[in-house]
Amino acid sequence: MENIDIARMFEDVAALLEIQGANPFRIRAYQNAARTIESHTTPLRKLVTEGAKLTDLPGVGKDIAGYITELVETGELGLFKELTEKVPPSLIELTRLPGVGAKKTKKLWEELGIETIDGLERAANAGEVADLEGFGAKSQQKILEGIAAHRRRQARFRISDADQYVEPLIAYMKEEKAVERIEVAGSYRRRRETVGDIDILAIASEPGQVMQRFTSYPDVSRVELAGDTKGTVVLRSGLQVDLRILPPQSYGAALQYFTGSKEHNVKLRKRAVARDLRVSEYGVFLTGGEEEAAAADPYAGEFVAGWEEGEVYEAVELAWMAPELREDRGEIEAAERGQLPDLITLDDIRGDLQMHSTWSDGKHSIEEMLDGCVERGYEYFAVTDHSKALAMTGGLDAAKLRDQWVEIEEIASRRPEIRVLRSMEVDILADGGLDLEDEMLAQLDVVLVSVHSKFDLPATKQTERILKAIQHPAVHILAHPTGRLINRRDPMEFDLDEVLQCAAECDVIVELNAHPERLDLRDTHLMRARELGLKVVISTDAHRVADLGLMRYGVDQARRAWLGRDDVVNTYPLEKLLTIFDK
DNA sequence: GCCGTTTTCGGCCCGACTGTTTTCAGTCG
Repeated sequence: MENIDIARMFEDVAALLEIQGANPFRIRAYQNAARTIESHTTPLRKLVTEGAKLTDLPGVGKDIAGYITELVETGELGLFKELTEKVPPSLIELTRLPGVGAKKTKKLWEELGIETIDGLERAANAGEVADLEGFGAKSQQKILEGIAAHRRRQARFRISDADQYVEPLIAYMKEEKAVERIEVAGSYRRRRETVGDIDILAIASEPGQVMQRFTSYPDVSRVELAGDTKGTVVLRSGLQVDLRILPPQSYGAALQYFTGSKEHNVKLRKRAVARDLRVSEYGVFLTGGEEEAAAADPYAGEFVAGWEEGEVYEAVELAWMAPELREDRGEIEAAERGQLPDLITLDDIRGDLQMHSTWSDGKHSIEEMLDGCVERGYEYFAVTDHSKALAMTGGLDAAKLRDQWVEIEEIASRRPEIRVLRSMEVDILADGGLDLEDEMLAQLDVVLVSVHSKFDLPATKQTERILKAIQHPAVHILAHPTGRLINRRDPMEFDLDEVLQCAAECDVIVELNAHPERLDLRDTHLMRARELGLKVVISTDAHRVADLGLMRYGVDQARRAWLGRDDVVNTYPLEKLLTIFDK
């Protein structure tokens, strides 16, 4: 029972309560708890075993703490069973269809006996939905479209894929003269590893022209809505894009508002309320306790701030903070204490410690990779071709590795402007052994180990396997520790926390693999690693020169994990780096 | 259901758009 499973269970409980028309604040309590749990860095099952006080977690009180314990100890939740005796659990999925919430789900179920998406589709096709009070022909059509979209919906878009859609769209929008400023907000600006949709914010004196331009974008497959200030389109790729248009004095407030996260904003607004302020996308206003006025006029009250984002934070007595931090993981409290982290930036990176060459499955030679690293201003890089167990990649055995060292020696003698580190991405074998002789390992400047096979071992075996590997005295770095591929392969089942603790004891560095398909470790894992005092290396795992540019995705992820320069070893100058590898 | 530099009770963030509405509910972010 991982944190994510516990969080899902509470989300489902919230959905079931909502369908039953329970107290909205009770519903929110479960949603809040789910959120806390999902992003908590320590596995709750450990806290339960250790008898820690779960009620110390924000949003977790006596009841929910009890439910967590029950879930961890029995794997089940009595409350969920009780709820599903009254409401079929398949209705939860219905509430997740666009345009269908709890109320409509309830109505569909009670009036038409609909319990599943298939059942809803049949009823809609038969025209039964349109006859229901509160529904109509358009709702029915929307539901059918929603079902179709739900079926073909791919998972969320990887951030690197979103980049490919967003950059040309923004360039296109900027050609419209009425656009005074334009910015992408939302999870894209927070640089999450995946995004569900894209939130764009534009400042314009002539909103109509801007909306017109937006909905006419050639890559738009359909326009979902197009009002005066708010529009939604779906691109051919299926990526949804929202546009909000606001006046100039609201630019900062709107950027703050639409960057989110939602949870961060909720907390910010509570702070505002405590100061008799109202924060909305239009600005920060002095309320004077007249809430009704605001409902009629979003500009009611004295305008205090809004032109720039920093003003909004200033109005609630906080320092501006990087979007990557805005997940309500303690950043507001840190800002309160004046202790916001000094985040790593791309400019801090001095080298790249995982890449492949034509010696194994890379597309470019060592020297071509060297040129790419020099171009990026690096001081050093490691050549980390695969070991022999990965036959399909042309992995190297001891003899070939020696040959490679000869080539490295020769290149290094001609190219003193950068240090080439002798390395290898050594496979962790099924029994936890390493795929290279000790005598060879000892001669490498830096040793990476990683799992590339038998991802489906039972969790305890998998954990033992990795623990054994990182306890080998020659090992410096555990590469892509969980093995996940975003949207393609789940992380391996093993006890990551135990591995991290062991790595801390053995002075093993954990990798943040910057490849946007991996981003492994993920942000919450990295936060945990930092708590344990571990060092991190951000590496691109480049297989061609262009891949060296993926470093930015790793840095984004590191920033989301609150990492600073000191936490990341490839920000260190060469000398300092080498002392770490000399263990 | 959670929470507390006013509080153990009474609050809990704010606004836009759509569709089916004759004045607003539901949904979404």
